[in-house]
Amino acid sequence: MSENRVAAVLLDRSLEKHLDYEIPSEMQARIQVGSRVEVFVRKALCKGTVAILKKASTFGTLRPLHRLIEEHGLSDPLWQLAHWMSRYYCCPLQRTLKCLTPPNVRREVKQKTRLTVSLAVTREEALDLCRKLQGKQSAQALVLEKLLKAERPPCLKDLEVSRSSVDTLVKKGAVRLIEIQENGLDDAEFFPSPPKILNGEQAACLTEIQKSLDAGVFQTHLLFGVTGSGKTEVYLQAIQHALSLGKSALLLVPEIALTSQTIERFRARFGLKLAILHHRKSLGERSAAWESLKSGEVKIAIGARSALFCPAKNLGLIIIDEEHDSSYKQNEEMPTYHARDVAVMRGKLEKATVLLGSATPSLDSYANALAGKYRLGVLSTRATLAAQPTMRIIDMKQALDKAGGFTHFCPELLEGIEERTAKGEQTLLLLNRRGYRRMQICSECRYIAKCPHCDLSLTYHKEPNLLRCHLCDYQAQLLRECPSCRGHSQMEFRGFGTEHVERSLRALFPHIRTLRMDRDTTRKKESHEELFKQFRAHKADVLIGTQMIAKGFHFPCVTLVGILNADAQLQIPDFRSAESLFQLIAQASGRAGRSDLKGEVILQTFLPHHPLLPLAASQNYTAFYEREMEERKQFSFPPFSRLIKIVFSGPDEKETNRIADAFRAGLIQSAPPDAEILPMLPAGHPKIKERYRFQFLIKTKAILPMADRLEQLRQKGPLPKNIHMLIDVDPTATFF
DNA sequence: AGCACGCCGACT
DNA sequence: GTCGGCGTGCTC
Repeated sequence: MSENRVAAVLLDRSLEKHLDYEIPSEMQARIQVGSRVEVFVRKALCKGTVAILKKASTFGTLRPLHRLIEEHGLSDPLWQLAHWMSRYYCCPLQRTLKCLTPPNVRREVKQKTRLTVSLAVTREEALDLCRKLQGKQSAQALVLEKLLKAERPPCLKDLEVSRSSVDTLVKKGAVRLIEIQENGLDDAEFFPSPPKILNGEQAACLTEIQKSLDAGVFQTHLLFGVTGSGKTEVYLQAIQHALSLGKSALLLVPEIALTSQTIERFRARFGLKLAILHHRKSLGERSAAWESLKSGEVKIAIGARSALFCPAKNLGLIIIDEEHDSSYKQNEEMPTYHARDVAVMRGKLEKATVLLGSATPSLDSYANALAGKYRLGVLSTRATLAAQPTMRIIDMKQALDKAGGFTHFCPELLEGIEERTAKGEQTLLLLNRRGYRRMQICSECRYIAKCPHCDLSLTYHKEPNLLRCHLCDYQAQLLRECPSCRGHSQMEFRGFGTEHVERSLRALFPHIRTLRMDRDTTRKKESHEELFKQFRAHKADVLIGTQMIAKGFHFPCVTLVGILNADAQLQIPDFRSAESLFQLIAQASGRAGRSDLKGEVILQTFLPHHPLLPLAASQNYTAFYEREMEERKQFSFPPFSRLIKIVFSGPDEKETNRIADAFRAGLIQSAPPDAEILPMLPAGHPKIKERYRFQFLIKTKAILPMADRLEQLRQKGPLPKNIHMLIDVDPTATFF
């Protein structure tokens, strides 16, 4: 067999084409597709991934590969996954690869090391020296003292002395500095928890999962379990089973749920054998975790969306917790992948078992389960025996009439809050808008204070007393008079946010302690977890926040949840808005009354007769599913069709629109006959950061043929430099 | 993405 | 005559 002398390399820079390089004979045997290499591009060195091996190049003289960084850069299944994603999500392979090769891999960061200090002499000699140093060189004496006391060599940092005194001792030959590689796994304390006894339903689900793990064939399971039904215990035992077969397991959780509380549960079962793939961690820690999975040293990985691409060795099980969660979808950047769907594909390529879990499965997944594509497992009873909370739908129009003016809270809710607080129980209040007031508007001419860079009204934030744009963070002073009609009229406020709710509640009940949680109060790294901890520790009676407080966390003392504007979701013109409202209410009900305390959910709405509300309130998933599927079928929305959203953006409105129209026209020419190309519209946010946005939807039977057409069209006519096109396959939001 | 190349205007 | 602005195009 003649050898491949040429490697086509995809660079880590934004160059979509691959470049050919000659393979030096000493690398010949080791280079393969997926290998990581370093090459010269003009004068500079650049890293990249080998995409193709071939005998010859059409290019003239080739430069040799400079260095082989890693023979097995991407495993075969991951390499195939990249190809599939590239095709399905219409994203150049080079860009897709970037997504699979995170910065910790691309940058070859030095693994974090820890310097530990240990004695280089016997204890007696050390003690002797210590006495001699006492007095004049007391810092050195202190170091020796601490070392003599320590059970094992402490970290340099933990000694809390200046580095120089340790250095002097090193020179004297009294102590040694030893570099220890940090493995990226926290060595936090944990309290072991043995496997729990499963109830009948849990055991039945686990048996099915174990069967597919044993068989070692690809199979997807949908675990439909109401909140509190013990899905996590099934995950834990499924992982245990995978480990017992020598396979590794990967657990994805929604971004917001990746907290120490979640991690502790897994650590309590599996000890320190976990790789936590956290975006917040340093590159060094992340690459250590990555390496430990690749070598097979660690067999369990936990992380958010991007952890899906971790190089777990001999992957047997992929779990997607809360599979309906929107944080699994990458929206703003290509590839616009959905981690749940890519997980299913990865499972197929790895011959692994995929487990999707949710209390409110996405319609798509449930439909797949009913169609037999996924195996359905149901957990219908709350393992904790807590009763389903009662739900009340309150007509806010009536409540406002009764109150004789504006209020955030219906009387039932106010009464509820007071009562719970008196009993030492807690309340959650949800409102999906942050800030104090939504906009400033002229009472006379209706002029609205808008962001100069975006097409959006400015939100008034009381905290720094500023107007702020929620799209680009532009800030401005409050308007004292209308700039349009010159002070003849007053500026008024419209709409309310979480800040206002908190103030109103404090005004009504000065004795009730409140906490607020939204993007504004969780700007800092750990503030998120910090606030949750405070609320759990009962430092407040009421937690006010946006969606984020409904997800994931459980607070044992919460017995009342108020959704202040339950129909807010329904006002967004999106085919998925009913689904997300149903999910929100389910999540909220899951927060209420988990232990032995009975919970209550109050839904405030201006649309009390909306047919969806009673369905959501009774948490009748099946009825909701059937109703919603009927609607989707009628308008041919997913899962009865597939969607692709194409968004164009550029600095000039007319030019962007023109280019977008031209692309759409070209697509109509060449689209498969079953595809329906919907009209061009300004995007839900028509202008963001000085860029105008236009979009249209494609409805099609199957993604791949359409994706292939799009790719051809894109290669035919490149867009002007300043106009961007984003292809969003299976968009979760069609309006924004 | 970088980086060279080139074309134009402003200044020593 | 030369420095530097940035728009354009190429990298094996």
